[in-house]
Amino acid sequence: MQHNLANNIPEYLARLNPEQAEAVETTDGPILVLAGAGTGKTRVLTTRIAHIISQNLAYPNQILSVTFTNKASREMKERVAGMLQRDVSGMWLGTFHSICAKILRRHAELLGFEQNFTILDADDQIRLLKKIMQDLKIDEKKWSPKVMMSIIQGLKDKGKKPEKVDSSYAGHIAEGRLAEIYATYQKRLKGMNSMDFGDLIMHCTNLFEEHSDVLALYHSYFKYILVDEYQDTNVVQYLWLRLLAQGSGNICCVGDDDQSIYSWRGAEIDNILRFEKDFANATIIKLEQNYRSTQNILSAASGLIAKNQGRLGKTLHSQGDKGNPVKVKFLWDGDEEAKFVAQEIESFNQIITAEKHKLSEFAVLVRAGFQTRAFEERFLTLNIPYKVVGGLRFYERAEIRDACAYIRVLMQPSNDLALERIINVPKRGIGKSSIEALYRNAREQGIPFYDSAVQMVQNKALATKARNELGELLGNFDRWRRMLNDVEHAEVVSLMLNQSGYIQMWKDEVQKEKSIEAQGRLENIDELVRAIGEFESLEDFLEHISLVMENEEANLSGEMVNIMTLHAAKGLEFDTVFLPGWEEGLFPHQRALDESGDGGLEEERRLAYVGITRARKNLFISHAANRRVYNQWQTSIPSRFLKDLPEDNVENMPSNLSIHSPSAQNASYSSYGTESREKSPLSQVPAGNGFSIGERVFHQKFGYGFINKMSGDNLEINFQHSGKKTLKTAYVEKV
DNA sequence: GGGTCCCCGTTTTTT
DNA sequence: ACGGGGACCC
Repeated sequence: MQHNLANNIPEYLARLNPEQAEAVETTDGPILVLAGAGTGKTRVLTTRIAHIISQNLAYPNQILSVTFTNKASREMKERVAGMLQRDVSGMWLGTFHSICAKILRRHAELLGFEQNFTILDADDQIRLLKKIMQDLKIDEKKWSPKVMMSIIQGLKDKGKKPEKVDSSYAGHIAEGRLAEIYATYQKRLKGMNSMDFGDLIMHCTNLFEEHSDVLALYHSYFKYILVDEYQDTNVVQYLWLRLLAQGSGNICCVGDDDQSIYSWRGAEIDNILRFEKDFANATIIKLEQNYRSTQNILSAASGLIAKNQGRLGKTLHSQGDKGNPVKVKFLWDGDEEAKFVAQEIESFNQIITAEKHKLSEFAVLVRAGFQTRAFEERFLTLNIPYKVVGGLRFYERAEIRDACAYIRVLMQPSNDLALERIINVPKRGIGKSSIEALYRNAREQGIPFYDSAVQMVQNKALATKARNELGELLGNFDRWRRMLNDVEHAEVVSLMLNQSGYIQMWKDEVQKEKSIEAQGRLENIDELVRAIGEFESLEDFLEHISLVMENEEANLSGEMVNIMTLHAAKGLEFDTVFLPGWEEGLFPHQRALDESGDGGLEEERRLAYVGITRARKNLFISHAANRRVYNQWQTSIPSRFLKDLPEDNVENMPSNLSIHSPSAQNASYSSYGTESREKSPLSQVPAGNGFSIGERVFHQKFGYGFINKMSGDNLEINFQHSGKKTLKTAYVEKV
């Protein structure tokens, strides 16, 4: 970018505000940058890296830069490379997990692992733990493997190895056998040469603690350490960072205590609150100049978050207009709420014509996943393109996990879980009893599941059908493995999935008319094979999917309204944001209150703060009087967070729920509570009555339109998306 | 090994 | 209400 690196005031610094510049130029010692929403956090981080490199303070490979998500690290890499116009691939830039994995592979033998250890995903973890609990005869009803797994995960997040599990804490869990279960789980993982995600950080921290020479090596590597989203770090990540920072002492953490919303998965807000105590002589810099939102939106956010006790405290300033007030709307129920949001989106593009409002600049941010349904239905009826961001990720889909399991068995035959997953997929007549026998044999001989299978086929120790089928499968795997020597690896995968009968299994599903999903699954598999072709080798590919694989198809970005959870929205911004469901019990969520008390309430409030600060120009907050929860109607009261919003920045929109004259469709809703209600308000409009030419109306299928002609109870309507139709008045509602 | 019935859980989610 | 998973039976 700048042409003269020797220049004392490089161009990139001139483009920062004083606080940002200070955060970039304070290169030495511990520094905490408290970066409020929209204050240019990423710009500071990337500029800081560029500064360090361009001032020759360090080579790229002497910088460690840690993020939480692959997306964040990818973006940072791109931006730094763009700023410097030079190769920065030598930088240690990645997620906590990928960097720990990289370090662990170099020193695996010191911890009793092999260099090519595999990384278990959440599903495999639970399956393994479940098996262990069965072996140990733990009552699965009382102590579900899922719950036990999250307890173990919690211990790992704190850096606690099994031998450090405090018996006073563990005493009441699983009949006092938590430490035993945990220890067995760790032993089994090591036996499989596997680690789970929590292990990556914990083992790496242990490596540093137990091998001072290794730690010294990394001290000599890392002159500068940068950490993004510091408020999201957990205890073991903090310990890991502290060990590394003992080297140069140059650690820069960027974060926002007000956006800490992940305590439930181990994030420790205390890390950021305590920074000054943890790192002596720390510099603290607050970034409070917001470049994103209008003053009304910022004031609303500031007023709300000020109600929290546990915070470092900062106030965002806008340099822009006051903007529109935050609009609050009260509605009858969730469907009405969806209707309201859709209507607002449509009117933005119809009534206001001066400015083009891109659909991708609208976002609906919900507290819980089930809320998306009402919006999807409404957008579908109105033909408003939308996408639900962050649904099932690509690699979590059954067919992708199956295909990956095949590849794992091919490459890592000792991966017991992978073989177990696909041994009878498609159905080969190798059922529960055969699998149990194979496991028993494996355990007795102390050999992997795969070797046990080879042995039992040879010994003719299984039922004939199972033996023949298993023999064929194992023979096939041998053949596919040999094929790798002279056939392109993606091609081998394709052949394997075909010859194993896996592809045929889904094709059969397509035939059976269960096809809607099956066809998609086949397409996903094609996509996977294509993606595999882009990797150097299958080893590379497996490492990638363990650590990084994301939903590639999310790239098909078009002009669509975004629907997502508040959590998924962190870090994003939109012109217009809708925050529905601000009702007690839903937001703040009852479970957060029940499980975490005041702390839980404060985290919910931070979540509200995150939601509000996503909006650049327009913010709509809504709440409904009635909501269906587990298919039961509940009346709800407005969220306490609404009262936290400063009155001056808020406008209450007129509500047709006022005391008198409920609108036509609300009339039939007069009975509250549990009674089943009309699915749609179709029949609630009096026939042949009350319509007039030019009136805007709504139809369940065709959406919004205007009345062209009327005769009797027939209406000719010009629909916005579906053209002219003639319909009976009974099927049309007023809007 | 596969079909059927019952019971549980149903906030947020990255790696 | 509803889906997934386990128990139970053939």
